[in-house]
Parts: sequence; C-alpha cells; structure tokens
Amino acid sequence: MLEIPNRDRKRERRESVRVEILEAAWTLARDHGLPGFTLREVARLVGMQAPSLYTHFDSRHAIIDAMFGQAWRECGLAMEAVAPEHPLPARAWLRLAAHSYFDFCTSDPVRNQLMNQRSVPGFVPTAESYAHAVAVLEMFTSGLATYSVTRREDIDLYTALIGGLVDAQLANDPGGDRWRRLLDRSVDMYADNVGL
Amino acid sequence: MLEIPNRDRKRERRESVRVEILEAAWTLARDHGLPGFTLREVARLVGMQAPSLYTHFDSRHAIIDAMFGQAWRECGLAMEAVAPEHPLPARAWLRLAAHSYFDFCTSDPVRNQLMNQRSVPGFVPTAESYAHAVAVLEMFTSGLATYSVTRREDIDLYTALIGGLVDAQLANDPGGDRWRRLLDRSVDMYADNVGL
DNA sequence: GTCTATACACCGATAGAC
DNA sequence: GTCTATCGGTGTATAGAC
Repeated sequence: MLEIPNRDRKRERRESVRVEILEAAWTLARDHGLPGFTLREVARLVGMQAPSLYTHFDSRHAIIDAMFGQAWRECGLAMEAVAPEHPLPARAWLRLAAHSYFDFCTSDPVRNQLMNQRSVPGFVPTAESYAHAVAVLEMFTSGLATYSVTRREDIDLYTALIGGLVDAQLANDPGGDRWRRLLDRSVDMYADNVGL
Repeated sequence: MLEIPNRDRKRERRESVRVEILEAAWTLARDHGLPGFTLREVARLVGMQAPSLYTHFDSRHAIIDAMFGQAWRECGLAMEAVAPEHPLPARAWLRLAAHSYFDFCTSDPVRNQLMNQRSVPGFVPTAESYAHAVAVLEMFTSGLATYSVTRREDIDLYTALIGGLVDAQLANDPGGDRWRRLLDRSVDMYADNVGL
C-alpha cells in the first residue's frame, strides 16, 4: 500500500504548519499580550495571508484553545519528575512539585495568564484541551495521596498556596525571585499544618 | 464673588458625567468582560456619541485607569474595619483582614481581574491610581506591624496566601465558597508559622 | 485542497463644523 | 461640549483561482 505513507506525509505537513502557526502566535502573544496578537500578524509571520489560517484553525478561539492545551501538556511534561514512580520523603516531594510548577508558570507570564486566569472573555477551553489541565491537577492529587493527603480541603489549600505565590511573583516582581524564595518555607508551613 | 460657585457647578457637572461614564463601563465590563466593553456601547448607555467620551477621558486606557483607582479606593473603604484604631488580638485581626479583602475581591470577578491581574495588555496604572492600591497594601503592613510582624518575607507570604485563595475561588468555584471556607484555617496556619 | 482576493461589520481614535 | 464624518485597523467569512 502506498496510500498510507502519502496520507501520513500530508498529515505531517499539515501538522507542521499548525505548529508553525502556534509558534508565531506564542511569539506575538509574548510581545503584545494575549488579546493583542492578531490573525494578520500571525499570518504574516508564517508567510501566509490571514484568511489562509482558517484552513488550519476554525477561528481565533481555536488557536487560543490549541495554545491552552499545549501549555498544560508542556506543564505536565515539565512535572514528569513529580510522577509517582519517583518515591521521595513527603516534604521533599512537596518541594519538588512546588518548584517544578512554580518555575514553569513564572517562566512565561503570558502563558500563565492563559493557563490560570480567565483572561480571554469568550474563551472556554474544549474538553480535549481542558483534559491536559486536569491531568496536571491529577499529578498533584495522586502525589499527595501517596502521603495520605486525600481530603479535598488539604489539596485545595496546597494548590491555592502555590498558585498564590506564582501570581504574586508575576504581578509584583516579574523576572525576580522575591516570592520564589518563599516556596520552601511555604511548603514547610503547609506540611506542618496537614501533619506531614 | 460669583465666579467660584459657577466654576464649582461646572466641576460638579463634569464630575457627575465622569461618574456616569464609569458606571456604564463597569456595567458593560461585568457583562462582556474587561476587554469586551467598547466605547460605543459606553457612549450609548450614557446617551452620547462615542467621540464625545474623549471630552471626559483621554482614551479607553484612561477610563480603565479611573476604574482601577476607583476599585482600590473602594477596597480601602471596605477594609476600614481593619484600620489600626481597632485593637484586636493578633489572630482575630488577621482573620478580619483576610475576610474583608477576600469578600471584597470575590464579590466582583471583573473588578478583581482589573485590580490584581495584568489583564489589559497596554495598561499601566498612573501614579495617582496606583497610590490607592499602595494604600491598601499599607493597611496590611501597618496592621501586621502592630503585632511585630515587620519582615518583608512575612508580609509577602501573607499577601500571597490570601491572594492565592481569592484567585483559586474565582477561577475554580466562582460564586461558591470552596476556598472561602479555608480562610480561617489558612490564617491559623500562617500565624503558627510566624509565631503569633 | 490550499491559497489569494475581497467584503463585512466593528473597533479606538481624530478632525472639524456648530 | 457635542456632533458628524472618517481613518486605519481588527476578526470573520466567502468566492474563486490554481
């Protein structure tokens, strides 16, 4: 059969164009903010006319949705070291998880805005993209469960604590480490509270 | 002298128009999101043509800046009960401050987005508007100082903790109380950590 | 199938008449 | 101070060339 390889080539080509478009979108978003990047600029950056983008994405929201999914998927990869197959003492794991997530989020303010803040008015992630976000939360919950932290309030407190440090860092000291330096102390504070 | 009262009347009239414009902007922002409200809709709501708004505000950003200052000023008023002239035991004060701020922020998601997240790409608050935000932070720092909490790290941890709960509540359970119920516990956790 | 060309309705902002 | 007219820009969509 020759058809399958041909189809694959085509799919690959299409996929690479999609990736190219997304990279252009990220570049522009980092420069002009998330609501600031325009389809015409994205098209210009990849050497197309604006309407041609609609061949690869149904709408501007679809591009943003793909970026959302991509961001959370990469977050999951960045947190691979936190996966349950690496057994650690409780506080060491809490620290590792916190640092992995914190560093990933603060390394790209615009990406964090898309991931964690409802910053694009009409945008609601598709189920497929949202699944990647749920997967990351699942890494936290299953990791905590390893140390018998299973109550929802305990999990909620941990995510709010780390998320608060991320937001404070990005909002008040972007590029610095004023709140990053509070990570370990925050983890200990939390561990004391839940009795770890 | 008759001139002064006339001038005052004029100033009052102008000021009331400004307030009317801001109220319309808030109404639309709550409905369509912060980037969603348009000058044409604001104008229509106050019975003007869009360009006439430029008589009262220099730009769309200027309207947003006024909203920013207004929001933080109202936040300061809502936290009057936390002012240092009301002596309280340390943890009682921490709880009161946390609840006042939390309830104010979560009662209006769009307002919180404007206050605490860099959600409008080109927007940087003017010094005058930003001063109102600094004043609220000052209420926290001076309040904490009452209980000999003066180290910057301790203050930063407190603000990040409360802010994290606010953001988690708004992002994951808007209108609910899933993270609000963690406020008192969080305050105790913090108080334990700083030795109060 | 993929792209170019073009149109639409809307946006923030400005110029100038009254 | 408010208006009309208008500018260059936007996201979106369709028609039609190759």
